Amino acid sequence: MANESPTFSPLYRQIKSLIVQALETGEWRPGQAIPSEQELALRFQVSQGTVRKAIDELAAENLLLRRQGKGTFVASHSDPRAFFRFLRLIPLSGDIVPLKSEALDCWRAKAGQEASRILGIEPGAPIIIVRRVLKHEAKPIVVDEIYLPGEMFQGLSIEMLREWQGSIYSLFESRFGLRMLRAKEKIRAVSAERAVADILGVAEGAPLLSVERVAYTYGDKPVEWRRGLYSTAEHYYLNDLS
Amino acid sequence: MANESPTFSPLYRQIKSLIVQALETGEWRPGQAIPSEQELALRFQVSQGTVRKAIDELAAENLLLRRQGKGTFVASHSDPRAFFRFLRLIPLSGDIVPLKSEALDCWRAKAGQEASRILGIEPGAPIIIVRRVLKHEAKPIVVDEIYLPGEMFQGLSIEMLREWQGSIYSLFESRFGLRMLRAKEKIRAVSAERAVADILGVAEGAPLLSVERVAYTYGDKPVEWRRGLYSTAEHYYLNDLS
DNA sequence: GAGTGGTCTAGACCACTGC
DNA sequence: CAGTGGTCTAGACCACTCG
Repeated sequence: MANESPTFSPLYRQIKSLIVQALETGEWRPGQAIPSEQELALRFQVSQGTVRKAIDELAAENLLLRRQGKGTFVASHSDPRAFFRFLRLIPLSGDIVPLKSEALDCWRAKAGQEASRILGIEPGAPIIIVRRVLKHEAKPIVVDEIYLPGEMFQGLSIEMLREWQGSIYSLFESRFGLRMLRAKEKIRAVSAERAVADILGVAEGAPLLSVERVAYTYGDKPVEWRRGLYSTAEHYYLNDLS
Repeated sequence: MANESPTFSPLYRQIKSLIVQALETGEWRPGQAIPSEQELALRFQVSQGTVRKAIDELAAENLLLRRQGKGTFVASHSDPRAFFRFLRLIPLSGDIVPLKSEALDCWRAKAGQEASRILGIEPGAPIIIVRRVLKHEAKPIVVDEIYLPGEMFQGLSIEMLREWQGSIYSLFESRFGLRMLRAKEKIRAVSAERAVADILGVAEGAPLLSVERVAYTYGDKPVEWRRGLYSTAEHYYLNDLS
C-alpha cells in the first residue's frame, strides 16, 4: 500500500472520501444506518481498523453518528439533537425551548455583487430570499433574511415554509437533499432600525445582535447566506471555547 | 483487564486521567515534550496503542500538541497558535493582528454573591479585579473587567500586567501555574454607558457586544470570570459552527 | 541513522442493543 | 443469541525531524 506521491494521503482518508462520496450521492440517507464496519472493510478491501478511523473522523465532524450495539447512522437535521447545533440562543431564564419560526415572506431575485461572491454563483443568477421571525412563546426574538441559490431550491415557497414542522435545515435536507454541515458566523452589535424594531417590539435604536452566517454543504460549498438580528434583552448567544 | 464496575471506564481513559494528573501537578511543563508513547506505555504497563488513544483525546482537547517526528508537547498559551483560540475578534479589513492590552487598574475586593457563585468560592473571599483596554493600532476596541480568585493569584499587580509581553493567559500560566483550558461565553448586545463610551471613543448609547466569559482549568474548575464590551464598528466576532 | 509520531493489519475479547 | 460498535494488543512498516 505504498504511496509515493508528494502529497501523502493515508488510506483511511481515502476511505473517508469514499464514504463522504456515498453520503453525497445519497446512497445512504439521513437518519438511516450505513453498512457495518465489517461490511465496509470488505467492500473497500481494507481492515476494519482503517474503516473505523475514517468513520471516527466523520463522527467527530457530525456527518455520522455512532451508536454502540446499533450501528452507524447518517446524521440528520431532523434529529432533535441537532436543534441547538446551529442556533445557540438561550433564554436568560435557562429553560431551553426551540424557537418557533414564522415565514414572513419569500421571493425571487437576482444575485447582486455580494450574494454572488458569497454563494459562489454568477452575478444576476436567480436567488431566493426568505424573511422570517423566530418567536419564543409568542414573543419575537429574531428576524432574519436568508439568501439561497435559486437553482438548488426550485419549488421553495412560503406555503412550504409555513407548513413545515421542524427546523428549516431539516426542510432543506428532506425536500431538497441539501445537508448543511458547518457554518461560519460573524457577530456584531447594531442599532435597531425602525422596521426591525417594530417587528421585535423594541425601541428604535435598541442594541441588537447582528449574526451573519454562511453555511456550507459537502465540499465546503456555500449554499446559504443569512443575516439575523437577535433581541438579547432576554436571551443570550452561547459559545463554547475549547 | 476486566472491569466489572457498573460505570465502565476503558483503560485508555484511565491512562488519560493519569496523564492529566501529571500535567496538573506540573511534572511536565507547558511547551515541553512529554515522554514518548513507548516510554509511557512502559510506565503505565499498557500497549502503545492504548497510550496513543489517550493522547489522541488530549490533543483533540488542546491539552497536548502532537508533532510528527518530534514528540508530544504540553500546550502553552505562550504558543502563538493559541492567540486566537480565546479572542476571536477580527478586523473587518481582514488583516489579523493581535490586540494590544493595556491594564487600567487592578485592585482587591471581596467576592459578592454573583462572583462567589460563578467562581465557586466563599462569599466575602478575596478576589482581584483587573480592568483593561485592548487596542488595535492605538484604537481602543475592547474594555473588560476580569474577576479572579485572590487566593490563586497572590502577587498579581498592575505593574506585572503592564510589563508582561504576551497574552494574559500566558502570564497566568507562567507566573501562577494556572492553565485556562476551556471557556464559555454568553454574548449579548448592549448600549454603551457614558464611561465606557468615552474609553472606546464611541457615542453614548452606541451598540456594543457584551461578552461574559467563565474560563476553566483542570477538573472544570472555574478560575476566571470576565465581562468585555466590544466595539464592533470595525471588528466582528467570529464563530465556527460544526 | 536513530527516534518520534502516524498508519495499517489481524485477532481476541468486551459492552450494548434488540430479537 | 447474533450483530453492532468499542477496546486492547502486538507487530510491521511509513513519514517526519534532527543531528
